[in-house]
Amino acid sequence: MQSPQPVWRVALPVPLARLFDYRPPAGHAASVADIGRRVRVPFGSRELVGLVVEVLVGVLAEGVGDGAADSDAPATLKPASALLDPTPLLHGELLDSLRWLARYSHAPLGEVLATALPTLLRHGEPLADTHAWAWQLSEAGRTARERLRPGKPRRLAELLHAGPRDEPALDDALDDWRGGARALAKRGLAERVAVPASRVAPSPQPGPPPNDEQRAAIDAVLAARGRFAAFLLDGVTGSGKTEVYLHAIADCLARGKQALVLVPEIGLTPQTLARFRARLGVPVHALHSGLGDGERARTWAACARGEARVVVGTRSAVFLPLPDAGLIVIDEEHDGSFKQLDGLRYHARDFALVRAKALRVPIILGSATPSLESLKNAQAERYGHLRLRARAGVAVPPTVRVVDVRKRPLEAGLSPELLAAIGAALDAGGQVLVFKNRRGYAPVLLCHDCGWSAQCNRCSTPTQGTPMTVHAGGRRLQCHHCGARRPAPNACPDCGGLALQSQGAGTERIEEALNARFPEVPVLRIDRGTTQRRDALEGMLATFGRDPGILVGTQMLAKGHDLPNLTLVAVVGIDEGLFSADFRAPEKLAQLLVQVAGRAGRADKPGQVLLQTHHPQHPLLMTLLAGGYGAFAQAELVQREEAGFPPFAHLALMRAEAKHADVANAFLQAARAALQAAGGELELNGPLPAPMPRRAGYQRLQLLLSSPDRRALHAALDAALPVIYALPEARKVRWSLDVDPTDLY
DNA sequence: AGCACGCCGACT
DNA sequence: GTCGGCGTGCTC
Repeated sequence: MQSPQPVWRVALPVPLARLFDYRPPAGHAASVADIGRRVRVPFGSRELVGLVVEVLVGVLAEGVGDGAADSDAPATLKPASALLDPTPLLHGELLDSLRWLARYSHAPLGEVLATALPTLLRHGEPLADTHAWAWQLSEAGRTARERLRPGKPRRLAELLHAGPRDEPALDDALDDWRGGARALAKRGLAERVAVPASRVAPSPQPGPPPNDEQRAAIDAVLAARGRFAAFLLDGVTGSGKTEVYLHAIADCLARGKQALVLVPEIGLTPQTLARFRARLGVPVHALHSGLGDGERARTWAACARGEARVVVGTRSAVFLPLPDAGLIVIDEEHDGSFKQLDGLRYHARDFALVRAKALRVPIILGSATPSLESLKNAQAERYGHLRLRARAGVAVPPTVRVVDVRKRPLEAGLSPELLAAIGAALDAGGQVLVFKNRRGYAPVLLCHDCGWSAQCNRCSTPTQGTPMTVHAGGRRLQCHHCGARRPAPNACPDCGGLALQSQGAGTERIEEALNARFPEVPVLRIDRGTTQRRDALEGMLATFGRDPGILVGTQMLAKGHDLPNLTLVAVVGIDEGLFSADFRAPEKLAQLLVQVAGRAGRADKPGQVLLQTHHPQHPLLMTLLAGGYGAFAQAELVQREEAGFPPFAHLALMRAEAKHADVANAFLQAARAALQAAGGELELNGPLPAPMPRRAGYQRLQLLLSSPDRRALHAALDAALPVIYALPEARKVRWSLDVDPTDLY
């Protein structure tokens, strides 16, 4: 053997549970300093971008050690085509944490890395420039300013007349200024100029003085500076959790550290950002799904360079590099949108905890309705339990009343009592929120003559086809599972009768009924159908104003958005949630009810909440009403322990789908055998048809793994997965593994 | 996952 | 006679 032949071990974005070895390009002196740098490599007939995660140096030439056996002979290895990064893109804590995530989720490292990196970096683009952009008037612009017609361009020109403004400042100063900027630029009146990213000293604005509970919470977090500590900030709606975040972040900034704030998809509003910017006095970066690839890549780069001091982002922001981390905040930690449901099924809250530990920084988990997982951790004193019981300001908690609708005539699902209460609230000058967790016009289209009902021909449940939901005031049918649409028939396809009826009520139908009943006030419907566009919700709520009116909506209205004049919240259609088969359904329903109720009666107006149900005696409602969320959570924790569900057991769900059920079944049977052979304290359930066994034309089955011992679960997966990957059945199905699934359905 | 290679139907 | 259907097999 001659000189040592180094080998790059590369993680590639392919669903193969292994790494691939390459020779470094000729002339490159490979070393461990290559770890974390991206490389372009030939892979089959194509080229891929991957990350060097190991470097084998010298071992091969010596011919000793395990390393030699791990790699093919260097001579047969293909050379990598290019090294893309001058210095490691991923290193230190983030790379370590991502390796941990790959092990924990049992996903190939290459897939984890591909999920963690923004698209442009994944495709091999260089780390983006991060200079800031500012706008200034040109020479011509300064003279032409006064002749401009009133409008957005004119207002922008007036603003810029005082001097150049950077784009975040414009965001805060002027709504929708970009259109005006484009117009000015086209006429050569204004120009966009690059300004170097500067680390400005924060100029924080004081907020309201914290009350005693807030002070205590802030002090607890500050006392944990510079080390890992987790805090559950358990505070009712309106108790001022954000104030605690802001104080902790301000302290973090004053020490020259970065802060990361994770919020649910719905929680990232322009108002939130403006409040953070104003109070903290530094640029606040936002990261959410509405951003373009370029913007995401720039935010990533700004974080990696330590320029971004505060980032507020949704789930994927948990993957941002934080070289100067000082604090992590998870707002609304119970929220389901922190769990990714496809691809790499990670939980941003749980991964954030791992990162906080590795970064040695405190982490705050805030919620008015904490997840049972976090409550259990707080009770076990793994988390500090910080409580905010007082509502800030003079607001009093809303009164909650259950409306028994058994045997009552319903109009679009609304009882006479409910309609009367709505009328009374409107007469008193208040606003009303009608909450219904089902969008569309009606859940079912039924033939009154023969019993035919409209069903999706691509999806089905165990008993029958999935009903298609009636939309567009009865003119269209839509499947909420696969998205299929077709026009609603005029006559029954089975018997030809004309007695087709829309059964049940969705938000659309409720909106229609309320419009007819209360024509004198505006009725505004808020659901995924009306707020497709980003920020549409903000605009709609702004036009709604403070005058009497009715909001009809789904989940989307449960949180965020201050509605100060809301005096009545009416919740209808919760009965499905009371009897759902999913073990997490009670928790989700309780959280939803508490969050929705929290919308009512902020500021100085007392609020009222009406829960309309056919099951007024249901234990969930009784416990929730008598003892609040805390009492519900205690009772539910007991139930979970008895039933052997999380947080007392650890789950993993293996799903498989194929055109034919027996193919998926054969795969899961083989997987089950492999897991059983791995031994350990492991309970296996299935293969069973998934609760929606046929979706978009595919037959779906699942295998549930459960163990009281997390390590036993992971050991079994570690032992069985190589076998499962290699199963001949594996290539005939689409399969996935979800460690810690949030819902089994 | 891609992508190629590889053997059987309806088309210029 | 070819274009193309998607079954199986591989990717350092």
